[in-house]
Amino acid sequence: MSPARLPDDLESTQDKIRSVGLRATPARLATLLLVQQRSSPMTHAEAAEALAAKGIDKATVFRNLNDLTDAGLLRRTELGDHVWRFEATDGHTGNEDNHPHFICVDCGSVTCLNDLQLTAGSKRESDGVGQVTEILLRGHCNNCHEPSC
Amino acid sequence: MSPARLPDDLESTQDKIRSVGLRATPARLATLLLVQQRSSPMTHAEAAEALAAKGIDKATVFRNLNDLTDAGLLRRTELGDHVWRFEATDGHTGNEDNHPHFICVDCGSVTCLNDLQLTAGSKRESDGVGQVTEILLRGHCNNCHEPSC
DNA sequence: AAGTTATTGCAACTCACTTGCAAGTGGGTT
DNA sequence: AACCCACTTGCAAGTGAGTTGCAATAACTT
Repeated sequence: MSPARLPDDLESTQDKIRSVGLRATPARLATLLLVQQRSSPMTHAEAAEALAAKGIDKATVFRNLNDLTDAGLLRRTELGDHVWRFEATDGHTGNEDNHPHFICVDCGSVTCLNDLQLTAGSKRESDGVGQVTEILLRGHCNNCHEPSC
Repeated sequence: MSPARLPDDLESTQDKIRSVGLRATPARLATLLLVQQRSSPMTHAEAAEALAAKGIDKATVFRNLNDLTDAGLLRRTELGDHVWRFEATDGHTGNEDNHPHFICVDCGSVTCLNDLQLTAGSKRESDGVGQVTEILLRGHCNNCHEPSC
């Protein structure tokens, strides 16, 4: 009856997991719910730490993150600091498709930039060198950037 | 007089190292020469293996690669496979004149995109999260991209 | 040539995962 | 409702890339 469109809804999340051929175990469910609730990609370590409170082993978290990625429910990205980050591929974390990210070189925080685009001329220039699959901005986030410096 | 533009010339390479305030040791010289001779970025491991034949320790190679990067003679890039790759920077550091780069995740080649810009709205969005210091595009360059795929 | 200080080699270490394996469990089947 | 078994999990040990501490060594300065 209820369409249950909320992507972080418990039942719909269970369904998502099962729909890709995986078992909806508590560990898996908690992992996917956690990532879905985040507005920006989270690292292995962050997820493992958060889920350790529920008694879930870090190896399990890592395996589930990878399984869910392979199944297409998560996307794994590398923002240049040698740490994998995971974000839900559908739902309210952002666009369905790949979107640009901003990573703060000071604190490592990541922000999704859903509406960011290149100018038409820039698109043409980038198309000239190849097919762009990912856009990444690096800099100092507002929390880390000191105006006095 | 002589422009000495050959980037892999031994003496000019020594000079380059000294000009950035580092000592031109055999290990450092061999490391920079090696990377300069390569047409595509090489990994820590590749450099360490190649230089092990000269009796240079891998920790030394890693340190020199990082020192040369910090000094601006090399550029360090991340293709998405959790391995740093190093490439000679024909002079420009990439940090000082911060123009965008396109990096091919297949071959590792880096292209400078001098005229690339964000739309006004996108600039506003990115300014909202912080001060952008670097723009990086990743994708498949025209040499690596297979149209048939 | 001597002195100072950067650099090196070695080994041990960290960090970010990954893997082997025995015990446990989800969920289709009976 | 119970059963079964392949999928999962927890634990611990392993891997691979890169880093660090430290004593010995060697570049460059004077």
